[in-house]
Amino acid sequence: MGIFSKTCEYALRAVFFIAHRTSEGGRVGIKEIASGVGSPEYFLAKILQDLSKRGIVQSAKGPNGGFFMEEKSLKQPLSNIVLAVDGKALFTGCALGLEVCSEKEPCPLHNEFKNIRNQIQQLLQNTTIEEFNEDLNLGLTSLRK
Amino acid sequence: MGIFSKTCEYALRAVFFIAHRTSEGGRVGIKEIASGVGSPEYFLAKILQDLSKRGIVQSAKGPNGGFFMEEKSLKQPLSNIVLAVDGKALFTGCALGLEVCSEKEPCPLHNEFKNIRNQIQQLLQNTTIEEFNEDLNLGLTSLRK
DNA sequence: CCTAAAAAGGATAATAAGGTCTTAATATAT
DNA sequence: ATATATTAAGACCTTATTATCCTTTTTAGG
Repeated sequence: MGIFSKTCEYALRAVFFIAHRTSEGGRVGIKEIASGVGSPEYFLAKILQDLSKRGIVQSAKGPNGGFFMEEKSLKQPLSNIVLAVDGKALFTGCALGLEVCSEKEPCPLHNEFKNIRNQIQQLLQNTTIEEFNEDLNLGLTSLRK
Repeated sequence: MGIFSKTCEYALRAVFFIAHRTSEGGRVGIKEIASGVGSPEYFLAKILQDLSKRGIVQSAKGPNGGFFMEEKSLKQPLSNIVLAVDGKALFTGCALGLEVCSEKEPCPLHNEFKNIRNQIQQLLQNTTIEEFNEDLNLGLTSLRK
């Protein structure tokens, strides 16, 4: 198990892919996205339907339709995607899975993990989706395999 | 989803519990551990069987039997438990779930997450199981609810 | 030796996550 | 208006995770 669920990994990769294409001014179909990020097509379709309903990405039906992102969407922090898909457990949950775990009633690992959780949260909140377009353009980073 | 799988959360809590009891010089039965850490008894039994086979905890059958830990086991790093249960994905896996993701062929988040993964690994490798006994003794930390 | 207490092992069930297929709705271009 | 391309929605299947039960093995103590 990684940091994110598989669903969330697909979501992030797909959003990066759409953002990249959007910056070149276009819409992308689900087939192309799925093959571009190496995910199962129908499964990713479900994920993007959900992100679309939440306004995280935009979509249009019919010929020349597809997924795209408005300016505003491109400036969203990555945390929006993670929260939508995996919820807030990664940011606020107890490492040992206890329901009651706080400064006042800490689990043994509470203090040890506090800093790490904060860093993850800061990272995802302070990084926007569009920040990765340039590197994808230049082929410096990759989204599949 | 938290950082660890539910199985791993139970494992860590149980090991802390056994370590604590061991430091008071005793063996603990599965019923007592399960109720002490708030986990399903039979499920935890499976987990401890596995940890026992791997030598992470010790066990004895028969009357006055139960789980306990040798000196050496108490000095193990927490990473032993996490690796045994959840594998190494948390330490070395790509945040976006790509199989190929390295310094040479990074995913977009590779550099962002490098530091966080390292910190998690360092924390779990540099912290031993017995370090938490004192706080549990004093009631400063809790393992259930 | 016999009994009882405990973990070990095997089989199975319940739930959640991941994945696929089919049909419906919608928009575009002719 | 009609045909076509595309996402949306609903139903369903598969696999992995979590949870439970029952039987077997081991061992201490009388």
